Amino acid sequence: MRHNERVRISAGLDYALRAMVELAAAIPAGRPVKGDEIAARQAIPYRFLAQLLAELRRAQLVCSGRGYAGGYWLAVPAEQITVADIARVIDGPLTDVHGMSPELFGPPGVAGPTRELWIAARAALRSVLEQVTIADLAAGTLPPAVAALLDDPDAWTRRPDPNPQRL
Amino acid sequence: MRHNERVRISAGLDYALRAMVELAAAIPAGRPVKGDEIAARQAIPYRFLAQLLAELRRAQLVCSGRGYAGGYWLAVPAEQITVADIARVIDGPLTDVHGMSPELFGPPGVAGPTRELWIAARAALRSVLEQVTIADLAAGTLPPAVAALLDDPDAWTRRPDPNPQRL
DNA sequence: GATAATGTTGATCTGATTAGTCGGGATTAT
DNA sequence: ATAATCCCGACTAATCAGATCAACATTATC
Repeated sequence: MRHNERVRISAGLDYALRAMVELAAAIPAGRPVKGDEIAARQAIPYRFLAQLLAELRRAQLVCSGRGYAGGYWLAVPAEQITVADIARVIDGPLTDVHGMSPELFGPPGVAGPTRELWIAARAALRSVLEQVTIADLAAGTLPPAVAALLDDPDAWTRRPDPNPQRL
Repeated sequence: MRHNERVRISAGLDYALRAMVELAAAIPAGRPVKGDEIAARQAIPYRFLAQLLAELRRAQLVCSGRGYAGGYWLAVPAEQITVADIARVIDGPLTDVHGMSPELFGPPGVAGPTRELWIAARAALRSVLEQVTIADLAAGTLPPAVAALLDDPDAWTRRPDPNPQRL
């Protein structure tokens, strides 16, 4: 039972999000940016990135053009694309409890309220990921409600690992 | 790129948490509860559960006794054990970004602010998992700040899957 | 029209992780 | 003694994450 973190940002989501921020920040706005260029600027393996961008295209978040003047650009204004949108395309639903959607999860007996717990956890995560847009990220300014979470210095500290096996 | 959810509650964490709630709800309080009994009441594979409880014991969250009158009981009052405590023992740190702790994560160039995003996401999740104790769950009443998240009916609805591959 | 730059698709690969299972040993109340 | 219980480490099967590759389709420019 090692190393199975809860908020797990996969390499795919990390790459896809950073690529989208590159597109949102392209100058002039809306210019097609080559996969190559994104990969180089963000240090992402090119082939892997191309796969991710293809998924984003099928989900209508980006457009692409082939050939000499090809590249990728946003299909929708950057203000309308949230981190949650990208996460759901790349990795599926934000939350699952042991392979199930939390609503469908019915823990027996006295453990019943764990269901509400996971729904609350999902709501908390949504309150960040559905509020932050790639326009916010490209501009470097998070929405006030999200930025407020960062005011507490405690948010920036790591917790110790309580598991003696992993020390 | 299928099915790699963000808030991913592993079977192990689900089982471990439900087992802890059983211990918190044991009557009379503090009585040793047999692994067998927990497994039956919560429909958990016994051998797997025993593994999880052994990890919780090594992390000093439960105690155990062998033999005829053996079983498991909480090492600490239920009000002092949070969901985050259990999650960290079973699955490690709450958050990782692509194999890294968010503080150590340094996305290049214009994607820099994605780092603050993930720290905010972690803070949001902590605000739930570090506040809810197994005493809360056993009693069926979540702390006010967490329960407030459940007031919005939107928290209870599932979002559609935007990925046409997975439909 | 040839060419070179680009995106598209599907297949494949490797190592890790998940969710278990199993056997045998140690401990303890009756 | 003995039966009930926990303890420990090894084992496994299926899946997944994270790429990588070859071959093909499209397009702007010369």
